[in-house]
Amino acid sequence: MELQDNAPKLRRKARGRPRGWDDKTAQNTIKSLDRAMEVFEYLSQAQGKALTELSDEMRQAPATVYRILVTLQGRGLVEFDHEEQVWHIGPQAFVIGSRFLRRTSLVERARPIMRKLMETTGETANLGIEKEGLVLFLSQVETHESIRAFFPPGTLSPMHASGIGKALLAHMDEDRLNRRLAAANLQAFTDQSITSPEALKKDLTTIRLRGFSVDNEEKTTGMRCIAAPVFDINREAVAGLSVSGPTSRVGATEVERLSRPVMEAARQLTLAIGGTVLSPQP
Amino acid sequence: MELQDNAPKLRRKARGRPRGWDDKTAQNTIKSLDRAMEVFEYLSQAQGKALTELSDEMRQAPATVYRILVTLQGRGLVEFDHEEQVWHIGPQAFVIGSRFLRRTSLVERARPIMRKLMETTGETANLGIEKEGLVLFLSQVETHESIRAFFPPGTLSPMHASGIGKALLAHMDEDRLNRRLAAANLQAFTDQSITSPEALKKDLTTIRLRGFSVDNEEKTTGMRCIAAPVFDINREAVAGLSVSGPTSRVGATEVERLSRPVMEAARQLTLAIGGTVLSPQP
DNA sequence: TTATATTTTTCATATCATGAAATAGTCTTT
DNA sequence: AAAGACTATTTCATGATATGAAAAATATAA
Repeated sequence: MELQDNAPKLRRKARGRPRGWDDKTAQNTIKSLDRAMEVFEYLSQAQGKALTELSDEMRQAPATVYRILVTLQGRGLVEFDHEEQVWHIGPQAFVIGSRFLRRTSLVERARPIMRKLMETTGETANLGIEKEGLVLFLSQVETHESIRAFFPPGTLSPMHASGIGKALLAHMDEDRLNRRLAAANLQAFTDQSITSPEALKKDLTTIRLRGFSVDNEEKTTGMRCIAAPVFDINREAVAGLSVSGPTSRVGATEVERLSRPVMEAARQLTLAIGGTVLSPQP
Repeated sequence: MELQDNAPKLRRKARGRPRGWDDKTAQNTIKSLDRAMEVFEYLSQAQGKALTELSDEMRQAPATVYRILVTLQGRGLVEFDHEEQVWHIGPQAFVIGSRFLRRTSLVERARPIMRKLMETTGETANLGIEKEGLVLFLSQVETHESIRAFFPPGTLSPMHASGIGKALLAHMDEDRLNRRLAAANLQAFTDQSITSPEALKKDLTTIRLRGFSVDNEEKTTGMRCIAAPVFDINREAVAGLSVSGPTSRVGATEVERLSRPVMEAARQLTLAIGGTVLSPQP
């Protein structure tokens, strides 16, 4: 885990909680700039296009798109390929974009999203990553209920008996998964625990298809857990978000209801860390 | 109603070598967009600034900077930190910027080669290219050791004090090298830094002859780095591969041992991108 | 050559970006 | 609590400048 948030210069004092300025009303946007950024964004996912292709597809005048590109080119944000006569994203865009990473950690980004997740579901929200074949719980926002699921941050837990763990396994590439399964022994913690590689693989397929995993009292009797994966820029599952609670509140019927907000939270966190959202498909 | 636009849009034939359009005259730039991009760029290297700090430092009207930021925020290119009331680069900038790497298959092709290089040497492997007289680090596979060399992707570094940089310089043609040396001032970062053009040229000759370069604590005291160039089809050095580690593990005697796998990895990457292998001779 | 496609430049027009200043919101001090 | 001191938004009048149409320039094709 990398937490490198070493703000040396104390900016201004942290204020309490501003209210009125919170929402940038977005009526103050600059139209021409927004259009230019639309071109920038479009080009980034449709690289190698000629000017007229771009202007056609974006329904903008060629002259306009041309000037936008030339301007961005001046700063290295886009690049013109002389051989092919087409446009690409430039190195400076990479340099600037990379500076995004030097700031906040996954945990910080997750915090507000987890808080909201806890509020909408009423259950404890958890964040975990994989570490050496185990799930490492990084952060938790606890429910107000008096019966709670509790994983102190720093807890390590086997992947096959954890909602987050299974969500991560479900998106692991075949090779790594097989090696993992060959090495690991699937310890039983309860009579619900998955102990055979075949059963686990079947569950993982289901998880991949529907987009979330369920820990059905597989680690602790009386506790259910619904988790969804968080992806990085390379579409790799790097973390998982979950809610967990006692079976008394989280019945089998609640699973469907709770899965929506969990998946939505995972989607939001994926976007917040600059990841690529993967729609639940095989 | 929208008119459908389902033309097959076959790419266009690669043209020979256009002459007249090569230089975008840069008189067609859009002023307001350029100013906005200046704010974007400035913010990226001075993150965590409040609106007025930015507008003061950039000598722009607060209202103008404000509208630029709000517009960019609308696309996630910048972000507003409500706690601190300051601005940062946003996740979408990272997403777009990262698409620069997709342009060439260099990074993709390099990835498995770098992983293997890291495993055989035990040290962090790096991939870099030249960008405007600097080395731009594109990708990294980190060692498992707890003491690591760390160049986050996106980092820029002077060429004369970098293993990859020197490997690239060593294969630059005489003219360009001389112009480069005339223009650049060879800044000293440590007492090992090469600061005279003569010394650098001599080192470059050595590098060309033996096929790899060594950064002997020239940028950072306590860090050594061994690098080799990657060539394209025209025998031009377009990238460099390196391993870097602390002097405690990478002693002067290790250099010889590590140089083999580095050169081999560079050779493999050269082949992987369809380049022409250049056997180490003048 | 001529014809066609694509990229630049020119130019007239009115859009809309701009900064000054007013207003609103927040923190600090009394 | 209220005033004072900042900072962030919004308003508004103005003209700078972004825009698209069309012409010119440059390339490809026949």
